[in-house]
Amino acid sequence: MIRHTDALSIGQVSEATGLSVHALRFFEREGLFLRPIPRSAGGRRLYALSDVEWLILCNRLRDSGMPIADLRRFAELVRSGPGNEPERLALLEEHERAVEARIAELNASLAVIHAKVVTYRGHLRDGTVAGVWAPAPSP
Amino acid sequence: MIRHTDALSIGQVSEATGLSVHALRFFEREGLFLRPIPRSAGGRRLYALSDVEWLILCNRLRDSGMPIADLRRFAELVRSGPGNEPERLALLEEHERAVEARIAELNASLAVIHAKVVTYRGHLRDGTVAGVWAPAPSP
DNA sequence: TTAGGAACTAGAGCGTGCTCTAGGTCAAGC
DNA sequence: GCTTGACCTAGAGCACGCTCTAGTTCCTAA
Repeated sequence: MIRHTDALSIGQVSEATGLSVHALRFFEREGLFLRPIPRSAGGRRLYALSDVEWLILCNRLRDSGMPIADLRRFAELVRSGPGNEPERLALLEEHERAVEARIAELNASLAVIHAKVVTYRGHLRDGTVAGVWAPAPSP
Repeated sequence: MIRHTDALSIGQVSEATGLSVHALRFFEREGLFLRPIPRSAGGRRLYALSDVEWLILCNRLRDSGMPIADLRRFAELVRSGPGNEPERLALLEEHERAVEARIAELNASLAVIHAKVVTYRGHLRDGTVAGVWAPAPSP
């Protein structure tokens, strides 16, 4: 249970985002946060809810295939303050196009795979072998 | 230009499939072919058109995220001849579901990304800053 | 015959993105 | 005080899927 003090431990953030504590420390080393994460007197990370929100967006971008390097670039842009919104937009638009292209590619592959599935189903229903792979003899 | 002798060199197969010659040798080491690729007197690989067709399917499966290990399993099933079609079908169906899930995930991410893009566009049109990330101060 | 490119093998290396280890420190409950 | 578990750093290690190297051989064409 996350209390409303706005200061979350790494374990709580791990729970909230699905990222491992290792990954969170790794992300920090890689400069993916929008600010230096403050520490408690004892040296422990104190995350805010805004950090979690950012991580959730990061997750979306990562899960959709954005490389760490681009994520870092985006974080740098946001960190350096207002004025570079066109660059941020360009980065997002480029990623958007990449994701759309990836979806199109997957749909094309899916069609091929589905055709194979249908062929196998037909073969199994009818007992025929048309269209399925058979082992080729080695000459 | 591929002549109709049915015996293709590794370079020709590389051209035809988009896989590098390194990748083709790697695939062979990994047992992804349906047969042992025969060799010329001088020890060079002699591919048939059916190998290329198989590679094109492999490409589809790989590109859509099937790991090499599953591809090898599928190749093993085909190699071991008729009788295991239900297993092949199961493997394909499982991959089909995985691809569908991946597409759904990407579509969800795309929606989030697109919302961000729209927000930034609005911001840039109007000169407002609502909804875009601003650098957070370190406490 | 000889040059040059294409192919051969075995094995090392690499980029990405974490994940884990070692060797501690910190903090809360008993 | 002491135990326990979460947390700390720095750095090594890993899984995947190729990619490249070194050193050699093959083959075609001039």
